[in-house]
Amino acid sequence: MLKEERFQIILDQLGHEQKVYLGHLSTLLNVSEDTVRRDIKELADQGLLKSVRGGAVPHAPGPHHFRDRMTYDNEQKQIIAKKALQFLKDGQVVIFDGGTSALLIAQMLPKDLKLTVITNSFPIASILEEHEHVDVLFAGGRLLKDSFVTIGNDAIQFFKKFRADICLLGICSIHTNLGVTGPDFEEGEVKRTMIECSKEVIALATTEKLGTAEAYYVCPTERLSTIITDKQADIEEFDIYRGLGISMV
Amino acid sequence: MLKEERFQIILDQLGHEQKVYLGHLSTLLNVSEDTVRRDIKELADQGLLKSVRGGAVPHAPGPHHFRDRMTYDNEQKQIIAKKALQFLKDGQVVIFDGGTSALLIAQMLPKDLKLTVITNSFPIASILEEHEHVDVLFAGGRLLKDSFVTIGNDAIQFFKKFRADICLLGICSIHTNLGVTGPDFEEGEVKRTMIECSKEVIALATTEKLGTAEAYYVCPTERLSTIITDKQADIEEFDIYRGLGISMV
DNA sequence: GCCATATATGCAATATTTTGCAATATTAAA
DNA sequence: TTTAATATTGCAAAATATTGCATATATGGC
Repeated sequence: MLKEERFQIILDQLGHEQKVYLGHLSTLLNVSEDTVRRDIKELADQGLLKSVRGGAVPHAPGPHHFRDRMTYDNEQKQIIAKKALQFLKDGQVVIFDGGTSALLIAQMLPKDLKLTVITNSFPIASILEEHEHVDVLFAGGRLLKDSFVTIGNDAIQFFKKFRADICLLGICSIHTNLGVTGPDFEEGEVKRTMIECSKEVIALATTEKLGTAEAYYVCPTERLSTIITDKQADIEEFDIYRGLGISMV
Repeated sequence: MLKEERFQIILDQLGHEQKVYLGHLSTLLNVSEDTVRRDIKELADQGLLKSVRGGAVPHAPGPHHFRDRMTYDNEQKQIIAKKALQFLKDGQVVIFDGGTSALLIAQMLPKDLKLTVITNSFPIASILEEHEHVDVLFAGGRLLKDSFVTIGNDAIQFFKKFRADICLLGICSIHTNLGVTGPDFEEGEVKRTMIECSKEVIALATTEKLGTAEAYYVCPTERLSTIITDKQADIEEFDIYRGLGISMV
């Protein structure tokens, strides 16, 4: 019997049952448990199932939650978040984008700051709920399952009702000619509206995002008032943005 | 039996009940209480449930501590939630009120049910994010700090865009003459709109709320299609509601 | 065909993990 | 406080994994 046949049988079993046992497969396939174990390991490496002690279970492509992604890569973003805090002053109306960068800012926000925050991000709203002096206006709309933000026309119309002092724009790609771009159409639409409704736009960008572009256009680079990066701001490389009237921080 | 099977069974239990006991699981799974305890600890580390003395309770995988505020030991509400589930069918558009009763229903919702849910409750939206086949439409508006719902004109206008099959109305006071009433003006306004936009209104009410009234008027009693209580439904006392064409469950 | 090489398989010795038990500590309730 | 229930810890037995190795089987070049 070919190894591939065994693979197929193992996967078939997992299609019906929620588990397979080494012993069972060993007799079913007429090979030693060692071999079954090796097969399972190989399939697990391909991500087709999950190897567990004594057998295997289907690989659940579990909904990766916001919390999980939070911990990832936060060195740079923390630096950015700290820098961003100094831009926020009592009494301002601030639009928070839905990304992790803006979320970090919300987490680090001093408890005594008085703000009106407009956002479409559940995690951000949930954190700010604890800030006594922060009024939260939440944009309704269709809930985007894996990023915990609302999108769609309803969300857009909601933002259009306001005129914010500052928009904290989560990390997008920024290119001097191609402008600000993002990877998702619908989220891009929302971001564009956020920008339209704000006097000042502060973009949060790790340095590797500078000079790159993605599929969906958000706004021209000149529309940004400030770009906050994780690097020292006096790099020569940044002069091209300063030439556009953008302050680099 | 694989460890993963036990995990699955424990989590399944928590999908139906709001708590599991060590002793119960120990006999159910044919392992010692120590092992169950270790399993629960492991699942708790993964954030899939919350370990408590003597057993475990569900833990929302949502971004934040919504679930912590839940009262787990509310027998009455659990009975109501179970009864309510049978009213929900594939394909329906359902408005979920922001109270804990509706939240319990959301928690116990079968994962394969296909629904469109409209709500103004963060905890509910956060739980339903897990349900692949549930579309969530979230009502924007001002965030009411301690009950995690949005209120205000924006929320009201949002609901008005829809025509739902069912409205699950959290616990209010119900009085045959004085109608349905609640303790908060703004939340009452929202509830009234939810009702206006729904064909069928199912009120969730513990029996002590029947025959009482509070400060703010929501709707006439006759507007309710069904009242779900925690008691047997054939009580004579309920006849007065049946007389109004309301089915008691 | 035939050899050299790579790969797959089973076996045995050795690690590692899981599990239940008992002793001890901690917690909740009377 | 005392008492009963539940948790924690250390430990040993059982189950399962890993590793190294010998054998078998396939693969490709000649």
